Amino acid sequence: MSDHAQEMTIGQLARRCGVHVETIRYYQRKGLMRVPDKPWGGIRRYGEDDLARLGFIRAAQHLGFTLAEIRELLKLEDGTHCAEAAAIARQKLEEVRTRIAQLNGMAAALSELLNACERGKGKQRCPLIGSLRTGLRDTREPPRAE
Amino acid sequence: MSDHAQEMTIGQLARRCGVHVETIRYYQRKGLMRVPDKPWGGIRRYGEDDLARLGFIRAAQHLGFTLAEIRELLKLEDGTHCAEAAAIARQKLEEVRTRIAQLNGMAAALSELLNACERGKGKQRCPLIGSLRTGLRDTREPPRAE
DNA sequence: CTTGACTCCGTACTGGCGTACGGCGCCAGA
DNA sequence: TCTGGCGCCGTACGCCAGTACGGAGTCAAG
Repeated sequence: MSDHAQEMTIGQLARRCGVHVETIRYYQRKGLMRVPDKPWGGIRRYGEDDLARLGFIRAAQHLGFTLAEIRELLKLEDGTHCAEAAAIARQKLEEVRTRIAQLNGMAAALSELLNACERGKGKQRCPLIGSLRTGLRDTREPPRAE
Repeated sequence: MSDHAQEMTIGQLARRCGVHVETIRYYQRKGLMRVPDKPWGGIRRYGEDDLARLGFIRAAQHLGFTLAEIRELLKLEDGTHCAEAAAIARQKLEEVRTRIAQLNGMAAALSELLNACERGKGKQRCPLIGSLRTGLRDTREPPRAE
């Protein structure tokens, strides 16, 4: 099982991780993956540790970390710096929550405008467009000074 | 108040909208803002309609629309195409909700991992790092075959 | 008249995450 | 031996929404 540990080419590594070759090279340029030296003639070989590292990177990306942050997390890979890792994760959680709040605001405004469009169907003036024109100030009560 | 309607320079327009001059030029290049012709010698003048258009763009941005989408919305600016505008908004709302769901997943995973780090404080192995290494499969129960 | 602020216009750069391209080397199978 | 497919390496390009820069023109005040 571990006999062919150092037997992978970059293409095989890529295929096993569902990643493009160029992506691995990009991670190498960014300092996230090591560049193994070429032992027997011209072609670099990759092992299970590289596979694991790639998995680490992909998993961290699913949590929303940027590659720069993942590089920091990888420095703590031995698992003995839990506080540092947790600090990075706490900051990321803050960012994610901030973004969620922003998006919730957008979704609320959009659905309210869509409701107004639904209610006023058939009228000549679109409430959505109208609200954009007046700068989103008045979503539900168009200021008809009458 | 409306005497100096055509009296604004691009810098004044920018200041009144809280936008950089270069941003307006960028919108012009993208076809979102018109480029007025220069009447009396070399300097283009902008009016209240340009101000309104800029406000429309900023308001739409707050709703999460991209500039390409805003260009489409601006084509419906007369307010007589409510169905088309609503269709664009519905799609955007879908996108926003999808993104919110993604981010909620991230936030949930992150806070769970942070809880695990808190619980296991003092231990030598960081659960956050450990989960990344094993590919995020096991968040709460490290598989100690004991 | 000069100075300083502003405008005009084109071009290049930012950040985040890759993708694409092109010329070369190397190696295995037919 | 030849050929096709990878691997190697550097560079450029893609998106998006701007930002920065630089030289030239113009305009108003001092």
